[in-house]
Amino acid sequence: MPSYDNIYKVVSQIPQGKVATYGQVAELANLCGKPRLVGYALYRVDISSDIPWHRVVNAKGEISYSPLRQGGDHTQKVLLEQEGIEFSSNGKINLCKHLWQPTLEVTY
DNA sequence: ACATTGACCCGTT
DNA sequence: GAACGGGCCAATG
Repeated sequence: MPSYDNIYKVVSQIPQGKVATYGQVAELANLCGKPRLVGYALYRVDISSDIPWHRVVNAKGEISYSPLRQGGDHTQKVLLEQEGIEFSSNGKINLCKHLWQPTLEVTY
């Protein structure tokens, strides 16, 4: 059971214009309580894959920036804005509006 | 095989 | 409300 594969699937299932938290993805990926694996998976997979990693944010609804990430700074923010996601004054996402509500299907 | 790290989350101080 | 520490698993050197 490749756990990482689940993460990829879950993230890929995130609809456009919505965002999911690491904890959310972790639960859907069968990694409840282990959000680190999610972050690690995305760290290893990075944008080279077809995974909308930019739709995955931390529990605070903020984007996880990284100095090692695609050499950009607000790249993820721009992508999310293009998806129709609005940001708060503090650069956070309106989780109440854009938080992805996972359906019952998890496509294993 | 051991030690270190990594895009996190939660509880307590 | 902010800061600190603990915990989990996997990949890398």
